[in-house]
Amino acid sequence: MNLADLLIFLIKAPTSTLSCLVLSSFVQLAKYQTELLFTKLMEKPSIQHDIEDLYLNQNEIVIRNSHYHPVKKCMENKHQRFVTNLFGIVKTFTPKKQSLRGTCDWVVTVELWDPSCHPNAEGLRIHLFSKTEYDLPEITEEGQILLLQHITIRPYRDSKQGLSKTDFTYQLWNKDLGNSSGNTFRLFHISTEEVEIARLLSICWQKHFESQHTEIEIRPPSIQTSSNIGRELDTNQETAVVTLSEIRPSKRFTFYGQVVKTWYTQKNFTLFVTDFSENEFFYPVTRETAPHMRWRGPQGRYTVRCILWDEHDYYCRNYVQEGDYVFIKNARAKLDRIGQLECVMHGDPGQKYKSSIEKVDPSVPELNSLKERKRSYVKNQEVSEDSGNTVNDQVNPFITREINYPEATDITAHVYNDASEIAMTTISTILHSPLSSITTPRKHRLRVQIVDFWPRDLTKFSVPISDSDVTEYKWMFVFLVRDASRTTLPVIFYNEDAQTLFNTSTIYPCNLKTENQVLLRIRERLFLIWGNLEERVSKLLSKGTSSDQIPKEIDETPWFDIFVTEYIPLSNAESQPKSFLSKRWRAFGTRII
DNA sequence: GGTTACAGGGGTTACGGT
Repeated sequence: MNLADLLIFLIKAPTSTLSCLVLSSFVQLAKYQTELLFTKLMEKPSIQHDIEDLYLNQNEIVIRNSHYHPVKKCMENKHQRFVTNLFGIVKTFTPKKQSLRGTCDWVVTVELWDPSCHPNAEGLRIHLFSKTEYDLPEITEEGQILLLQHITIRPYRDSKQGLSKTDFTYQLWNKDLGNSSGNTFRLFHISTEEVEIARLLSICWQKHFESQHTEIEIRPPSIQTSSNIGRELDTNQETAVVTLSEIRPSKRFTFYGQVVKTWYTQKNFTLFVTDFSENEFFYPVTRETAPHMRWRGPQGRYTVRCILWDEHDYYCRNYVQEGDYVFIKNARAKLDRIGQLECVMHGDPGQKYKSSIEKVDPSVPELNSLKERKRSYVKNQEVSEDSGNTVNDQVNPFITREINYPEATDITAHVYNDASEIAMTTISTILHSPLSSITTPRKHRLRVQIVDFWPRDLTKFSVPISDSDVTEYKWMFVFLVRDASRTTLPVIFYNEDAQTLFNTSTIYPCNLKTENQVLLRIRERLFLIWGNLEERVSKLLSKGTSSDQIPKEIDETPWFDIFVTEYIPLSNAESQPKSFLSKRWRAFGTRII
């Protein structure tokens, strides 16, 4: 990245009807339900809780001899296909339209929710087909209550779907419980029982989706940064972090892992990921099963193949290498054609599945258990050396490679960092974070050396800002810093950032071409954090070394910690497409002493 | 009984090492 460009940017700088109906149905239920549940329901003081319990705990709900399956039971039912009735609430829907192919029926698709579902979880998607549009329910808004009779439940992709039978019937209520259905042969004739259940469902819906309390509960997860990934207590199955030993086909999983092998094609990118836990569904890579494979571990059922498409492909192809640790969210686990478990990450621009991959620092505490299993694995390999293979032969070198930060005792620059709990990270990690993770500014701590600076002329570190009468000077310069990940980052010092760095009133922004004493003090000050960098760079430039060929590996340059804020400039973020190049880093809270 | 509608959406066999 061109330092001058950066500076320019900166300048722009539950039962049936409850009451008496409830009681009569309770008696019915008690005939075949457990005594425990009956007691529990009767103890509930709130009628709303009763219907929630009913939906949550019963396999079927019986209303006037019609059997209704709770949505969750439909999703979990092991039968390949069955026909049922459903009574729930429209969570989302697509307006009715005529199919373009097949028998060109009219169709309306609804996502049906009921109290058996977690508010965050998806409902059951049901397609209602009919020869004419007038025989389909007039669904106009989310939250309408829908009763459906004669719906086939069958597997679809990783879940289940509902398809209307040709003789399906329905009843539809508005949110205010007014009846919204027209006159059609499909209308299911209701009585007071169904009306009462509809009322209770409506109360549940309001409680979960329309009250202020649950807006907090159902809001989407906040954007995660590298420092808070996976740390929050998460009871939602969809985003719970698991070990790879726990993953099973036909579900989505979130996990940490280490990349032990990559493979690319024109169409996709594949990661082979392990967290050193064993999974019986994984392919057992060993010398016996794969005698010719140049596979150096881990040996056995420890590694899952993750096939990445679209944005996941793009990100990993460019930024993830063998040996890196990754945090993989909501990967879809499935069996491949020969029955081995694999994960697939398809593009998800609408973020429906909230799937993502992000590199993580090797030092984050979330990796501790993985590393413990890794130590144990390596130890076991040492014990079984009788096969004649050496440990090095059996253990993938990428598994053992880690980034070693210079110890705090290696810090040689005279610098003080303002007291602040900011996690240490590497430049490589922050440069390779997906853009989506920095829609809000992030703060990082880096352990670095300064390897270059701009402008090269120190007298230009302070620049005049022309106002009408008065000429005011401001600090404006950039350090190129480098860390243990062998990556460089331009860090901007603007105005008070620089004043904080100099940490003395005897250095102030002014015309440094004339204020020689101030310039001298700057040189003395900077010597404390970059040694003789200016002298060395000047010498190289005078010898004709081109500006972009200044060596970036200078052992004697001091090490120190620096705080940076990572952000996307507002003007840039709003007016132009975001790209990795639109990120900026500004120093703060770092003082020379 | 399950094309229409879903979408998305797509890749070979434990190597190949691009």
